[in-house]
Amino acid sequence: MKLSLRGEYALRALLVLGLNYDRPVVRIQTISDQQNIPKRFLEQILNDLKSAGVVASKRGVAGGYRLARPPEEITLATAVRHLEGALAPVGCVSERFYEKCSCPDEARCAIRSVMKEVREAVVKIMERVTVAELCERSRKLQQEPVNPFDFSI
Amino acid sequence: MKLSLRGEYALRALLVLGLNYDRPVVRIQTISDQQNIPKRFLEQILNDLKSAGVVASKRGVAGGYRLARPPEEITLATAVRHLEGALAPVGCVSERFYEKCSCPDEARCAIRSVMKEVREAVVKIMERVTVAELCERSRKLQQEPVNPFDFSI
DNA sequence: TATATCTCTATTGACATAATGTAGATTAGT
DNA sequence: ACTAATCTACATTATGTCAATAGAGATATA
Repeated sequence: MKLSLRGEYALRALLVLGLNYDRPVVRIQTISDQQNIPKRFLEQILNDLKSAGVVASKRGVAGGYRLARPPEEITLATAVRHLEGALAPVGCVSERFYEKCSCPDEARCAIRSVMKEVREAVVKIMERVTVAELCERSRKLQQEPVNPFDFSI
Repeated sequence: MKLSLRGEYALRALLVLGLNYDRPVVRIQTISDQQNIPKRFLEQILNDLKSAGVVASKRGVAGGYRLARPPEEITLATAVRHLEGALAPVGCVSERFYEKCSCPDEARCAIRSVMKEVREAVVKIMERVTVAELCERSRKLQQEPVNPFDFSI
């Protein structure tokens, strides 16, 4: 049920690009440093996001990456789906990446009906939250003091 | 964001065991046949579930598996957690399988705050749904005609 | 005792993930 | 034009997990 590191890095990169949406571009090196992401790996990920139309790049000395669209228009669902496929916990409840199940009667499968609920719950959040929303949250969290209950988990 | 085949098989096996809770045991072969699960692989999975205290086994000629506890007391969350660990999409929001994140400030991470919501949503469903609930749904679905909208996805 | 079953450990192959290596293309500023 | 900083592209490797298979062994019933 986990997001891959690839997906996690992508979201962190998008957050940085969102927070710097006023600037022309942000360098890979900068994102890599800020977020502790291996630079070469990040290159690949940003390239993926580029072919997905989520970010755009500028080459050369003053080059770097920027969001290809306004932060309000980029949902987490879009990014994750392009990077790792389905948000659904099993293929047989995915709308965009449907895969047939090996179970005897998919249409009347009780597990499938539960997994549909899980899918809905996840998609609801991931499609609602945009990079802009992420940036807002980030700014708020920076201002507020650290929640002491968050330390020991 | 996917459940492994292992986890999926486990749930399907638990459903079969739940539907046959009145019988002393169900053979691996029977489950394997009904659900199209490779038998040897299923053995391992049931063994895992046994060490998790979810199922019990009886050896010998009239042997097989049964639920170790009433179906009402076995949640999907329990089974999945024993088989594949965290339900959370990232380690840093998992309560039982917490892992430190590489991000600069975990306590004020905006992505983490979203992932917490996702985790909550998933856990809420998986902890509420028991094997008994699964069986009820299965029986209802067997009675009802197949929903035509379910065919093409 | 025979046989059908579960038990356990080990191993394999396939695949994805995560990362690294190397060379090349582009662009701003000089 | 030159140079340096950057992105681009493709190849390669390392690692790990997943899914499955193999084979010997233990157990209980008839």
